[in-house]
Amino acid sequence: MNPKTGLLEPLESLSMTDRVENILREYFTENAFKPGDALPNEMEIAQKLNVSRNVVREALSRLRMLGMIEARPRRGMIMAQPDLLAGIEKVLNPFILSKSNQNDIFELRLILEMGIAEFLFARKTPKDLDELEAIVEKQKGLPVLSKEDEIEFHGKLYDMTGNETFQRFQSLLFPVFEHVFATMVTTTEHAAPANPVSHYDLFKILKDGTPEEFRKAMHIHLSVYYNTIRR
Amino acid sequence: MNPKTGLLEPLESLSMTDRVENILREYFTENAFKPGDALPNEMEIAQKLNVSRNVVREALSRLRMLGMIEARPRRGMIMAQPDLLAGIEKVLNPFILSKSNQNDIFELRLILEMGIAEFLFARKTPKDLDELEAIVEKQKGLPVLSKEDEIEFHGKLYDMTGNETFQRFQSLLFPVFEHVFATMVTTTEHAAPANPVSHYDLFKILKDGTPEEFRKAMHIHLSVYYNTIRR
DNA sequence: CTATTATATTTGTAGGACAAATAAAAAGAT
DNA sequence: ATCTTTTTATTTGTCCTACAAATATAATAG
Repeated sequence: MNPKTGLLEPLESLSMTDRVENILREYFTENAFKPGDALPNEMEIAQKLNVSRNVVREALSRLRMLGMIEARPRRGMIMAQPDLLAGIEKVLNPFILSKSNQNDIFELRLILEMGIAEFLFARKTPKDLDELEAIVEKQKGLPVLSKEDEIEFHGKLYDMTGNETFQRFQSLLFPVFEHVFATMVTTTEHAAPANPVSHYDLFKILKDGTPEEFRKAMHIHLSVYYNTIRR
Repeated sequence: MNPKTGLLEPLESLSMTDRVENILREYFTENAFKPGDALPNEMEIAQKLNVSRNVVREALSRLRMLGMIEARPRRGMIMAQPDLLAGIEKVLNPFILSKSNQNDIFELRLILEMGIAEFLFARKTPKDLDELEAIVEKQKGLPVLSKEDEIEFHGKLYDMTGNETFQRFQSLLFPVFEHVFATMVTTTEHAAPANPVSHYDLFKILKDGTPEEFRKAMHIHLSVYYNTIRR
């Protein structure tokens, strides 16, 4: 109820499980729990919050899924390092996502691909470049690149960013990306022309050029995807 | 047990809850459930899988948290549109994340910021530009920009991408980003010099320039952050 | 036909029991 | 005294039963 405007607003209707989950997450922060720290056991929590152990277990099950806690007989529960991508990993399924969400994911993957240049240049090593070179040399003679070829090259780039979360996230997005693009191709195009900027070109720029040149080239490399962008 | 090498490998030790969760997610995909479709009720699932109703509820609680299912008395459960970011939202807390994860998030936000140019140019409207202009005009006279000023400008950019998932994700990343940068600044710098590329500059390029010019300018605008990148 | 009331159904919560899997303590061997 | 093995205690994991709460559906009244 907003007294100023007189509008009726929906009452909050969180289940006990939702509320226990929220309380526990706040509790972890307020008490500065670190991975390895012992947590109160289920019965203590249930008694402190005056709810049944079942409700506590339902809430804890969620936190367990996020990797935030681990549980052992006798020892009880301990804090763990959450898995940033545990949640999204379980919903990145093109068959259950809306078209709108799928398109967002498709674009998000392009956004991420365009944004990594600085990190590639900051962190490339001679070893990395050798390995990338081996990949592009192997691909040079192929008339058309397979999905696996694409994954191999771009996957190596992701590794080279030195950002594990990025690498994993970008890889998780691929099935939805591919799915979205597959539905587009069916309706709009028959054959993909040779890419004006090849993997080899990108490799050469990464080896001897600048982040800016890399971004320019990557945009062209990805033009088949960028051409699908709706206004 | 790998018979070739004789190495012992850990046995899989999923709880029943983990297994029920996995089974349910597969079941949703295999049966092409769409938002609004009725699902089997808890007792049916428990009987079909030969587990207790509690275990089913613990698994469903997780799916509920991800927004994948909704439950009503008598009607039962229905499929819902999952919330892509429900999981990560609950763990994007700088106080429980490792330094390594925090740094990954800091960088991920920079990657995303650098990648949105094409979408801004594809989707900018005269109305958007007017609104963005109003923001930069308001900020022009300020000697130093506050956090809120930064959020206002960049937030408008995120809106302009027309990608709701991106907008929300980038916003969710901000507290960790800010936290990481705050720990860096304390140890390395005292005062931030005026930005060589202002919000106004970015606005002008967005209005009259090219995506490439925008990316170049954004990189300079973000140089205070990019200068912190470890090799 | 529409509105109201009653009923049926399923989820949400509670409490109890015991199996399973350790972690910790105790006992035994060197 | 230290190390290894066995025993015990503790907590989680799973199961069961019961009933309250909140609808969704069916029945009744106007």
